[in-house]
Amino acid sequence: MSGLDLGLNAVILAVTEEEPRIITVRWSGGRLPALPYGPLDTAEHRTLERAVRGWVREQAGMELGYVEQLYTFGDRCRARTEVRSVSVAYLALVREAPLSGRWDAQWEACYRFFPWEDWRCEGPPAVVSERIVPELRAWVGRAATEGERERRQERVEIAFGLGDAGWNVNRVLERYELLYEANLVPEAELDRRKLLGDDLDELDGAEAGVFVEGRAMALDHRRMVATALARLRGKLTYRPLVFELMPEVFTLLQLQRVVEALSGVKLHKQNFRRLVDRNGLVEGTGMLDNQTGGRPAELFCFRREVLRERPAPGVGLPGGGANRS
Amino acid sequence: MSGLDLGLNAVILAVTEEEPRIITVRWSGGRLPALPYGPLDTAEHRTLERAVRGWVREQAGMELGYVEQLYTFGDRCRARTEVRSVSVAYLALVREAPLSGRWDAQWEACYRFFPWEDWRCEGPPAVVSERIVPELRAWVGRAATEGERERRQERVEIAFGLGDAGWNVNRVLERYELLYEANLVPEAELDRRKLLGDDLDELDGAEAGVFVEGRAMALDHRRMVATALARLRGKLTYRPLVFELMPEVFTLLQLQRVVEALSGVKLHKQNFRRLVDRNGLVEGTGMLDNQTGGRPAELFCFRREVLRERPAPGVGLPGGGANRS
DNA sequence: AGACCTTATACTCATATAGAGCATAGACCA
DNA sequence: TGGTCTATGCTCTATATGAGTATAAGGTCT
Repeated sequence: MSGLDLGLNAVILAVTEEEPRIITVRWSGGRLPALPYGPLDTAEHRTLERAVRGWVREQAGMELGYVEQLYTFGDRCRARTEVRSVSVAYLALVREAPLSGRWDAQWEACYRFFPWEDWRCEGPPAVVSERIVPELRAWVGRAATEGERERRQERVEIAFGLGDAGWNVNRVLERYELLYEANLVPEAELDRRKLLGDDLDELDGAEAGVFVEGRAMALDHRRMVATALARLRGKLTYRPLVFELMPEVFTLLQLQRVVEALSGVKLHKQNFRRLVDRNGLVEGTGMLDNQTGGRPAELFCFRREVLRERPAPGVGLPGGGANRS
Repeated sequence: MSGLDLGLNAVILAVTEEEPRIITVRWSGGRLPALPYGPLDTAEHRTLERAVRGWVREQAGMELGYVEQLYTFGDRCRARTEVRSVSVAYLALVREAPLSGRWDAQWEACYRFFPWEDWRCEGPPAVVSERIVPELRAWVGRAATEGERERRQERVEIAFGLGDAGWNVNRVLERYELLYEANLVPEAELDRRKLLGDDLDELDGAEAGVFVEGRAMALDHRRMVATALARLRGKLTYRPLVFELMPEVFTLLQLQRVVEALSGVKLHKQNFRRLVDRNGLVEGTGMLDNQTGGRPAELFCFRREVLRERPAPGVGLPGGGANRS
């Protein structure tokens, strides 16, 4: 072994003002936003999850609610030195709170990093149809062999929904990885040259390739966020995860807006209510919210018993759950 | 840091004679069957997945097909020394082949480790209704506080389908973890005492608690297999994973038997054929198999184009996909 | 007050899908 | 020739989904 470094990253996510946001920190090694990072304190923490909760508590004074392990990243290219760097990424869902503590941290809207994932304004975002699809088609065309061309073509069609299947909200990671392989995100070039974010300006030359819209992050952190978003969108339909992001009580429209924010697509209001109602996900509190701008809406809360009643309680996305990760 | 050891484990799975089987090895540290283990060779392998493929190739002369990362296990209790032991577990799907190479390895039927997961013989297996449920109810009763009792009760009902939701084939991991916490599997006791499998006999006394049927594995390897089975069952419904386990051509009944073997439940034959047919998962080859014992069956093969056509092509389980992980 | 905006909520209808079962087809065997 | 097997086609019903219409209940503006 030429050395190994094992750490933990956290994608801490909240939804405020109808936008999914994550906590980013300024990373010592570069200008690019990064994910919070902490060590695995082998002596202190009994489990990896406790380690994450521990250093988030210490560094940010923040108590995490729902936490789940996402994936372990250990590609050699993620390291900038000879030491092999392996990181276990975690997803945490919280209700947004002001950031304090010793962190130089801030909340940033998820879709600044993934503008192509936000389809809430009817139809494909411009970046998909005008930039990504043409660039990827060109990349398909650049394949060296016929077989490789075929494989690239299939991947592009599946990931960006060009076939009959249409846009699948859950394929966040596949889309990012495709852009990475096609050299359409700066991280691809930085990795290849073992550069840090500070050197990003150097890349603006023509030889470095063109990059599609969407902010880069340090190392493979954008891949981690893509993994998180994919997991979250996938689980939304069969686990009552949304409620981790909601206040105690909420109106059905508020709930819908959060689901839309996460999945990146608009939902049919009446059907959404029918679904959460019929599945017994929520129960009315009798209280009314008259800050809605129209007829006052009833305030609901999560109905915990649904867990025993239904095998897979979730909020359902268009595609009728066919939108699987 | 008091020392860290990072390794890779593989759950290598095949289905033969209608039984899911995994490769187990004799582990130096004890009598208990273990999962194949290999190091992350930091110098040689570019990615963790390549490392797994690499040492499986070297040690077993076996080329892995489908490989995916499962989970990273790093609980302190998994280590038997002061060194923190972290392992990234991978799932690999193969068509069973005779084992060669330097391994003292063998194929073992999955359900020997998880007898409660095999519901193919109509209704709950005896071990569930006669052993597990009563023991877990007792464990619920032993809770120290009312709140804890409530939580335990809810978990048991959800995991073993005692509520309205019924048996959910995907909750393999939750079930194993419950048995572990309730001290109904030997691993719980071994971990607590930092013992190896060789010391298992010592535990047969009354004080160690009773253990339900199902063979133990070394360290947390049974937990890894549970994770693998849960992931596999979950993905079956929305990814054409089964075909990784099938020969080039197969009859629809063969396909159904493999799905049943993996999910642990019987399927309705006509509906199963309708599903794979209507979803375009397979296409007929025109060839016939007349070894079926009745009318000859057409031989089918996987229809790759389905990936472009459908957002989530899979084989569907009872519960209509409500059987989500 | 009444027109008109907003959002909330109740229904309707067509279509797709899932669960269950019936019926016929085509092989082999006694 | 009849029995037994598996394969395969078809029906019927309950439920879920996608999309739209209609009504209710607040506010604001004139």
